[in-house]
Amino acid sequence: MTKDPDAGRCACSVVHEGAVAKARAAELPTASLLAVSELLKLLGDPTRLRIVGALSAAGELCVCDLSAALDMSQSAISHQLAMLRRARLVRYRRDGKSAVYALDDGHVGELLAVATAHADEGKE
Amino acid sequence: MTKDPDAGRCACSVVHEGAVAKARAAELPTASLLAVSELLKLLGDPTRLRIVGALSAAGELCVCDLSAALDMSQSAISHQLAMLRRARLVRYRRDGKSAVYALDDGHVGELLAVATAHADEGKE
DNA sequence: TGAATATATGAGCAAGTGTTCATACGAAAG
DNA sequence: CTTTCGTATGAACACTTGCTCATATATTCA
Repeated sequence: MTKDPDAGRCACSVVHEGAVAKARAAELPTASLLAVSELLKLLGDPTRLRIVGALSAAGELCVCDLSAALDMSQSAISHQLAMLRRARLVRYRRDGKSAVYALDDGHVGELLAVATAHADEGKE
Repeated sequence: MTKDPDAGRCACSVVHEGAVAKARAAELPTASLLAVSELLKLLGDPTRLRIVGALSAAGELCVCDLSAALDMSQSAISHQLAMLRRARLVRYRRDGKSAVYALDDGHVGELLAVATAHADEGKE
């Protein structure tokens, strides 16, 4: 036993046990926690947020459209779209040579609306 | 002119101009965009998400409580709390030797609820 | 005052992230 | 078939991030 499992944990003795128990009981299962945090992390990047916003406003856009609208390289857009696709936040469909993307459902827009309202409001 | 400003942008010619114009018009101002993405990024980390969840469930917790509830080092918790504090997502108050933290307002809980609903629902 | 406790914070490091560059893939046109 | 266009993707890179460790600050108690 070279490692103390409580190393650095909490050397204090005045823990509010009731509150801690309540917090522990309310914890999300790990899988849900990771799912939520990954969703928020994906939206917590300016480029991906702009992509989602553009799709929300325009409905459908091909990679080329997004590249033009955001003034970013096709490669950068495509990489980010791949992440959003893997997380099922966007869906896509091929139209000839183009790949046309759209938001997968309304939840993303709703989340965006709540977050924007918070950011616009509380902070001056 | 050693640099082409359109380098890598979009070599295609079939841009859907109407849709692109719509996307451009709907874009958030840069400051708002960054504020929203930073908010979401802060919540897009498992540790900070657990902290926010614990505070949401227990109301108020000191650093020591959080360290015990999440089974993480005091230093790690304190660092993350500093970030949440700078973003005004939590407020704190000193109570003797303890620093008692709580969520700053209801928006965070609301955001968390929407995100959790999305993550729990659509994806199996 | 001095010791002990609870928290804050700077430095350092391993791991992760977003972009560019080069290139491969897929569909349509010649 | 080959070429061209739109898109996808792997590698490499600078930059960021979340942790640990050590230490500083602040508050209470002897």
